[in-house]
Amino acid sequence: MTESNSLPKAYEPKDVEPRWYRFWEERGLFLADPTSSRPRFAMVIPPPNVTGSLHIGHAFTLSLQDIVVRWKRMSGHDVLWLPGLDHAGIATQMVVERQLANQGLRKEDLGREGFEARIWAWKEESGGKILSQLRLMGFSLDWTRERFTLDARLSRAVREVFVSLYEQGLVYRGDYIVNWCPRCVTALSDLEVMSHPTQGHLWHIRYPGKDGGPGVVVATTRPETLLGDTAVAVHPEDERHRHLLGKTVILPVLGREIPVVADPFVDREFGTGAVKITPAHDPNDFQAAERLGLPSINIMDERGVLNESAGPYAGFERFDARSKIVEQLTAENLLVATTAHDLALGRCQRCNTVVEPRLSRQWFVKTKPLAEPAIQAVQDGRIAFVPDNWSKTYFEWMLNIRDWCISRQLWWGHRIPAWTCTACGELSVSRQDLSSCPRCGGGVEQERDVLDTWFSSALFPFSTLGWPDQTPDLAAYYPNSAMMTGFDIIFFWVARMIMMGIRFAGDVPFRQVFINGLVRDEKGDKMSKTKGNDVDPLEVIDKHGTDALRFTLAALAAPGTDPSLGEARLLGYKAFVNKLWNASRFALMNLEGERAAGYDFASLPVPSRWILSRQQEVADRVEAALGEFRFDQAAHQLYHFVWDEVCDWYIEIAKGYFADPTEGPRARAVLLEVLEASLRLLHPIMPYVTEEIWQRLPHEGESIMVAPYPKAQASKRDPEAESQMERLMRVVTAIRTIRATYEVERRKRIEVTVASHAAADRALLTAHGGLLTALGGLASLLVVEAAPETRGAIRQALDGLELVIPMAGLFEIEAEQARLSKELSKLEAERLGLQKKLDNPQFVERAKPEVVAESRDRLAELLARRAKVEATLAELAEA
RNA sequence: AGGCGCGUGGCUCAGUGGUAGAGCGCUUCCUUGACACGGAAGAGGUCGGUGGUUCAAUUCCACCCGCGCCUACCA
Repeated sequence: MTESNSLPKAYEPKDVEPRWYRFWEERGLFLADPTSSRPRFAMVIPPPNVTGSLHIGHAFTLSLQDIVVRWKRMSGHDVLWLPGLDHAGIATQMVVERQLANQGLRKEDLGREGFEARIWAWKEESGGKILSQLRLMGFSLDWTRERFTLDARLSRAVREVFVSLYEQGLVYRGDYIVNWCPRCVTALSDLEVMSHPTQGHLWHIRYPGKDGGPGVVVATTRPETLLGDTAVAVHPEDERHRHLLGKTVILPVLGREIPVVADPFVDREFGTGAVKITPAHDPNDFQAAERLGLPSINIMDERGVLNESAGPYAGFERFDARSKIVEQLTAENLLVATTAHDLALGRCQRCNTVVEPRLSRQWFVKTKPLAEPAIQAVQDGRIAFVPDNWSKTYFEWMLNIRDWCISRQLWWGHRIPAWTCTACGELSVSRQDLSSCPRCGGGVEQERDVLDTWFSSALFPFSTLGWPDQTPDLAAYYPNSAMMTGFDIIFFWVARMIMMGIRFAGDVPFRQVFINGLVRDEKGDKMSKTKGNDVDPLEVIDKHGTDALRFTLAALAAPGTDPSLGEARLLGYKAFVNKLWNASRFALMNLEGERAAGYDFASLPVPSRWILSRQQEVADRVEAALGEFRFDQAAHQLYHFVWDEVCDWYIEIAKGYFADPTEGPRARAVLLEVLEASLRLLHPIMPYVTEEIWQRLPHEGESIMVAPYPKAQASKRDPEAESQMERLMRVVTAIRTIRATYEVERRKRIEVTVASHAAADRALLTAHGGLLTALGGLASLLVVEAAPETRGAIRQALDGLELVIPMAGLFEIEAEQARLSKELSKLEAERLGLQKKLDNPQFVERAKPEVVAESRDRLAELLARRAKVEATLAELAEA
């Protein structure tokens, strides 16, 4: 009895997890070392938004990242995995605004500084929660390098990049139509607008001629915008409308006189072929107006309420104005028709409010010059997407990229470092805060706007390493080795990191981009809080443990697919954690308190050489799988090796060896070796349970975290032992099948004769008689050259062997005939297929020779078995 | 409109140019000194449809049907 007997029967994650995380962190095992001479592996975490707590999607992508990171560390790399948080401008501001609203307050009540202080307090709360969750999940992040996108160091990088871009002419300010959210009261980038297919209307409205003629009919989906119309446009070659060119029509409601102009952008097929031009509220119209020199009239304020330019409708909310205007037009007989019309309605990503295209003064990044080298980097392979098909998505967007609106009318974020002189109006963009105008010395006012939150995220791979200073970290860890994230932020984040990295840090930000799917529920539906089908990682960890969750996520991570996470799957892998635990418990119980004995591989019995050989194969496959981000394959390999091979076969066989004075110590040594290696192989996926067990086993080093990742050893490969073992397992399974079919009681031991004409087979079977006897529940085993003609016996042919089992008292002729007939028809079906193939001369000629040979062997085997079964059936018929 | 992806046993999903796999579920048996979160043995699939390429197609190609997702300034 050893101390290990104190191991509980079932694994209790809660008792072990916090202990080991503390242990790792206290010993500095997560720390990167830029002075190390080891190969580097560097990655930054996709910084979570400080808007609450982590969801299952974070748990998924970050678990995969931690698997890679732990694997690389064990494989001898100096690893940096850098943690951080994102201030998430608009999203975080919304959260806090909502909190204020619950107290009946608006941010204006606190003032800008007061509100910012309030958000900082929230940042501490949410950030703290997130950081503790990251620890709970076992992530091996270098906490000494934790960063926040709004902290001083990163803000300095943001300012440096902004000013540089401005100096290079790649940031500009101007009046353009932008996507405007009237609820958030800010401009949005194109990416922040979600388009929703919507059933809407197309209103056909008559603009009467000034000359008293019928004028022209235009079609619009937003009739309220007619208040801002400054022209009507038709296609220059449209015969239907040619007579109107140069004429003047009367704008309904307001009675303004506007010209009919020609522009080729008008689609003659759409609507009436005449389009109203509203330069201040539509991007196409804006461009047309620029071309044609038309004025623009802004009819709406920043909250979507019509302004004084809207005449009688000033003060109306935009959708109220719409319905009222439609009423008025109907009353005045100017509404010619109303038809149903499908349109893509843009809504704010954050609050779902219908976005209003609005003319306003904003800051933009000129993206084309940044995009070109970013496209090039992926084209020439300096950056690889995994799976590769995402590069197509990337190109698609990059090739059609449009300028990026980066200014936001928010209070939470990096304030734009631009100052306007109150005296001379000079605009100055500066790295240092300005207190006076560099041109005239007058007073200055800083921009009120802040930058899009993704602007700072785009710099994350280098801003976190100290850039623009040339720090040791930057030298050691830039470019990062990989970036792992979800496809939903390829454009928001990945593309922009590539553009900014190349431009400012002198190289691509990372070499590989691994794109994972989105976690769905067990039915494949998207998870959402409103639907109530979302899974809280903390609840899962509480119920099943971190390792079970991590293993499940890894096992589900097939590339290019979205994992469906369900309770059943989780329970299955929780059972696996427990299985591993109990296998270890068994090994420890038999350890006899000392380090296991050595052995000479070549002289080990077949099962021991088999399991060691298999372990090398598994090590190889797991390593290969991890190298390709095939977490699912790595997990499945290990699952089946540990459960099916180590537990179900080797441990059961080893039990028979333990009592033996010579085999016992060797079997214990082999079992320990295999188990210990399996723990190391599993550690990146299941860090806690593997550490807990590993520490109790004989081991070298302070933690499994920094123990070497197992490499396949060629000296322990033994294909012969593998095939011999497969033969033995097949015999055992055949015996068990017969026992099960005839419902032989477990305690009842049976007599089995195995016949084979091959001497090697007979030697193998004889040498492992003990094994067969134990696993098959035999009373006796007789190995012979030719099967005896025993009446009333069950016969089973397989792979050149024949089993003969006398079943006195249990044997029923009808049952046995049925069993054999079924087998016969199966054999016959397969034989027919093979025969047909081999009878086809084309196949024999053209197929690969080894395929033909295989088929012939298989056919011969089938024929032999068929003969045996037929003979037995004939015997039974006589009886 | 364009792009991407999916359609394999009851469910959720892997996979492969040449005898179809897993987890869960299901059936039968088993409380054996690691584990009932367990053990043993099973049942269950014309791999969405139609053509084509091939000696051979679930796997490659084309088209079709069904379902997702992404991108897009048609008023």
